[in-house]
Amino acid sequence: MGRSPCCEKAHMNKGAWTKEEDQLLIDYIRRHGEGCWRSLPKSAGLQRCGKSCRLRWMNYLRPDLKRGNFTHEEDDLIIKLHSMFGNKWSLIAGRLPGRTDNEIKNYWNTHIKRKLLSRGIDPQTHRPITETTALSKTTPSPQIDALLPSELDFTGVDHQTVKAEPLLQEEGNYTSSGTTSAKEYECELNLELSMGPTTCHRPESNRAANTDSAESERRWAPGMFGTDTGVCLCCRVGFQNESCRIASFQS
DNA sequence: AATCCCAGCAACCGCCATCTG
DNA sequence: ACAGATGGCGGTTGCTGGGAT
Repeated sequence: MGRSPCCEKAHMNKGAWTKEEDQLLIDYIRRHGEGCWRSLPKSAGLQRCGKSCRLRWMNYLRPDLKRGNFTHEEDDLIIKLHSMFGNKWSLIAGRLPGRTDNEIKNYWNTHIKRKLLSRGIDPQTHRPITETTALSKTTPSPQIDALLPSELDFTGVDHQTVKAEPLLQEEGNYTSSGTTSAKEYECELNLELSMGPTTCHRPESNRAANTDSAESERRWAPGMFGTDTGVCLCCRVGFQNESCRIASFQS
């Protein structure tokens, strides 16, 4: 049985949002907070699908969004996180304050992919392109080694940790969905992270601005990394970058 | 000046996960 | 336990603006 559409398609606006629609959405969320996206359009006087409203808010209108170019630090962090999580854009976005999954996904597809390819690195496997075609079973990837932080401790195992862990385990501890079998990397790169307490905390600004936001709670959820403190991974692995610092200072 | 091409990005679509009655 | 409703995610599409010809 197919799913019913999330809204009546008829009489719904599609395509680019107008300033008026943006304002209606902002005003409504300011007054009522993020709530039931399905009923929001009607309540806010918008002729939009609830999903469309959510997307517009999450990707464009949220006040805590950081617009503008990605920094080199963010570039590096995205590459590192992608090597760990694969195309789990929401997980990656959760570690980059002020950035959205859509934004990162677009940035990856338009900039980073090309950058890696120009360096001869397969953006999916993070291995040299020649190596991905003639793959050795036992040779660890120097690229991965270089990309991953030395602070990471791969020896410990915490089976209740990372949200993506089932994926990691499923794919032989290697998440990229490249052309080569991920299973072949089994035992080469144990990404089951075991990390200690952090000195970096969820930004207060994030807490304050999104008190009602399930999204925020999800992204900074206690226990996400196996501890009681919600933590930005980039901080935990020792790459606290400019964006993290900015977010912290804004508190 | 007109046209073409392409990169960048916002938005859509369909599927999956989770929640709720 | 189950089915339907809803939220969320990732892949893809298509519009737009800028540069090249």
